[in-house]
Amino acid sequence: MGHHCCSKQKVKRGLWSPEEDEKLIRHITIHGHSCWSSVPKLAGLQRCGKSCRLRWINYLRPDLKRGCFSEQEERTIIDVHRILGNRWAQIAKHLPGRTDNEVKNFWNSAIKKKLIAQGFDPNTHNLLSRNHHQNNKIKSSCKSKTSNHPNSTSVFTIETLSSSKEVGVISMDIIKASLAALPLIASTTTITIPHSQTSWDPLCESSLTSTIYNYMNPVSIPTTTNIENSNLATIEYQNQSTSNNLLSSSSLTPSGFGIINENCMWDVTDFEPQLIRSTNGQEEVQLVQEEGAQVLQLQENICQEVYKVNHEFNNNGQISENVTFDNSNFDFEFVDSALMPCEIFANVNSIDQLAWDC
DNA sequence: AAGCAGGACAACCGCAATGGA
DNA sequence: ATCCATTGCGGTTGTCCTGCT
Repeated sequence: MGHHCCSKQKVKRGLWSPEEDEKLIRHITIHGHSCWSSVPKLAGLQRCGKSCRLRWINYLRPDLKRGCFSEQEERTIIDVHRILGNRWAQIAKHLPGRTDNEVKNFWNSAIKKKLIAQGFDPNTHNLLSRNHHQNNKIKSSCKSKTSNHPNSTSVFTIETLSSSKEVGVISMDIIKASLAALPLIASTTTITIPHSQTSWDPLCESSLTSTIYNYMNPVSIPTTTNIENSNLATIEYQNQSTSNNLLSSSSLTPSGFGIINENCMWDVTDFEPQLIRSTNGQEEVQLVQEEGAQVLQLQENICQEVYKVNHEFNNNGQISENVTFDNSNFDFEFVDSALMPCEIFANVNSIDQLAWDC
């Protein structure tokens, strides 16, 4: 029995012989493959069109990169898989010369096992368990979490128009490594958000939640948010154990893009924000830790960044001048696809809108 | 040397999407 | 609007190779 598409034909199955390869290459080189179903007949092959197509795409195409995956490619696969899941064709688009089949096989045979060995669930990229990662080898690799941006190989890079320098990088490797080494956060903390803060302040509770999640950090508790001017918001984080020492801060443009401090990592637990009361013109939000909750998704955070871009865009009618998409490595298709399953941004239509409406 | 297990990778299968009639 | 051929994709299976007993 052949495929449903070629059940009437006598088709050969199984591995391709060098002669068959040669026939297919010769045919496609001369005539192309405008219609795969007619290729076998024209090329003199006892195969179905589907099989010819697969053989060409996965093996015979001249632009294929053969050989082992590089470390960079591996990191890219992990980064993109973290966002897109098993969308192999999409992942392969980020790896020139690699096919979806090749990426899929590499994932199943190598990366999956490596992630499990490091204590990560290969499907969700979450830590399998706190005990697991604390007792695992990943512990030693955590030393590398202090490595700075130049060494990062993340697929997420953003450039500014003025400096044309990379200013924003999210590295999943660093996030994962850092998560493994982070201590438990206190069960409750608060974040105050002034009423007057309107340039990037979310308009509704769900957006408020997004903001809080965005800057949640198990080591550095966000204690205050300041709007220094219309173009820059600063969020300060305070160490839970040494409450007087300011650990870090992240600067963000109202668009949401900016330097993402690598000390600022997301917690491995969920926090349920509750709007407590209004006092002295301030909203006080209490974050309550949920027992056994799941790790926050990077996807969600990216969506939140995108939301802020969109939000700012909608408010001002144009995108912030110090952010350019034309000069950036920012992959709109990629983020757009990441955005799709995220339901928390009622106001976000598509990243395409952000790119082309201006 | 033979048998077996596991890994790597090529190929297949079935379903969904797409586009033309 | 519907049907059908074709293409694209992801999951699964089959085959070959290698290392171990």
